[in-house]
Amino acid sequence: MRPVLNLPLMSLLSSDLVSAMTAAGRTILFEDGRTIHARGADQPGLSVILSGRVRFGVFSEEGAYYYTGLLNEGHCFGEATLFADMPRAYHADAVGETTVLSLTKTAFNRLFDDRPDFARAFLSTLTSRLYEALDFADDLRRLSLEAKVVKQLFRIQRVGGFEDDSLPIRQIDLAYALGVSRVSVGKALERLQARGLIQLGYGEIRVLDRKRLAESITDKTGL
Amino acid sequence: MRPVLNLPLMSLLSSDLVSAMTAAGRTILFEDGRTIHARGADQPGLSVILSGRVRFGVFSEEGAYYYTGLLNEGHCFGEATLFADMPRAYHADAVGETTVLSLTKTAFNRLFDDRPDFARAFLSTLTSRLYEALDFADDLRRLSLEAKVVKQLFRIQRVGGFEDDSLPIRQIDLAYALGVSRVSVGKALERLQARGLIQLGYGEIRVLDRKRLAESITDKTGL
DNA sequence: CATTGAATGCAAAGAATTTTGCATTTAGCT
DNA sequence: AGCTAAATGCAAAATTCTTTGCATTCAATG
Repeated sequence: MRPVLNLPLMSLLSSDLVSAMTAAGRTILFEDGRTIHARGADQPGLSVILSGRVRFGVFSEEGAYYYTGLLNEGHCFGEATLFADMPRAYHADAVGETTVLSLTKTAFNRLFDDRPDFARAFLSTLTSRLYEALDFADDLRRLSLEAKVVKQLFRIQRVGGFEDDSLPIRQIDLAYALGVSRVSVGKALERLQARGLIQLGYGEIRVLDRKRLAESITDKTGL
Repeated sequence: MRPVLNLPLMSLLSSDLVSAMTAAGRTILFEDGRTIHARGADQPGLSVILSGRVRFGVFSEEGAYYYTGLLNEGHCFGEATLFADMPRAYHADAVGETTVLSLTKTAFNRLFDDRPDFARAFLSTLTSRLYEALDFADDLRRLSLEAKVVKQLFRIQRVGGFEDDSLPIRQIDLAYALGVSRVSVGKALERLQARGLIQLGYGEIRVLDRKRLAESITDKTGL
């Protein structure tokens, strides 16, 4: 089992580096629910969440919106726009009052070249992201549906930075994130609920027994 | 659709940087099939393929060996051992005569700090890797089995650097890489063969009509 | 507090995938 | 050339997942 890393960029920066970075960019405040950027936007640069949370998603062809991820403060996004001429890959909007620091490509490059410690931190974040992505792909391939659901719940809790055990997520978003149908996710969640591990709500899933929930998947993978 | 990148580290380095890197590490020649490192090995550092190819895989609990990936010359591996205290995640062995340059953690760090152009190149490679991984996860979730198989064939061709259209791969490895059963992969391959797109062999798959093969999946995803 | 759209619960038919066991083919080896 | 282990082909049952349609529950809004 790969060790799970979660290294927000900001957590790796010294305080003077944080100041330098903040000074080099532009800080924007977004009200709850406001769009930060649309999918496909030509907006090269690095974005850093100074406070609040950012939710990512896509619109289906029918216009329905699916959330695919949530990042907590300290995390950065938009790395790919820096090196390839790529547009923003996801629609992003603010969850709660959120401040986002935007570094232009040039500002980022200057910081990257001048400050090896910044470069190092950025690299660590990227590596941790890469191995999380590989880990996720592994899960998609190897785990049972039930185990996938459980790990996704933990992932949301971890990366979203939720302290309490109530996760604001719809079953349909879980389904979309895992590439399965809503019905299947619902059934898996029901089974977990029947075992007293979670409690289902309306747009909400509550983790009742974190420990036993974690154990339930090590059992599965051990098979 | 995300643009597909494939940026081997070496392809991004100027020639003097290549020399500097080569001088900073230790070059080792591996005969065909020799083990470069085992999974779980505590071997921190960056490995760069100077010539030949490296195949990655894992042993199942029953002792069977599954190949999960193949890297061509110019690519690097082992990045995660640099920033987290992680062991080597995969078993790696040489395909053909292969020379691998090994940089210790310290040697890498020195190079990284002294040469911003090296840092930049390394970053680009990592980013391209990250987005390939995300793209792969997307494929696993959204595509039909047949489309998954086709894209995996292209992936192998691209990252493995195969010029001709004969890919040395077993159906069981395809199955393992995609997280499905060998039987299902076999059926999907048969359907593709029936349409004249590929030709199946023993431990080999030959791409007959690259263009139509590519079209066959854009049809599927367009649905 | 009634209305309404969204989210979830539920059930059954159909489709896709896995599992299992075995036959056949292939490449390497003696 | 014959032998052997590995890879592939094949088929049927069992399982899982999806699709579809609708009922129910929930929360926000006026």
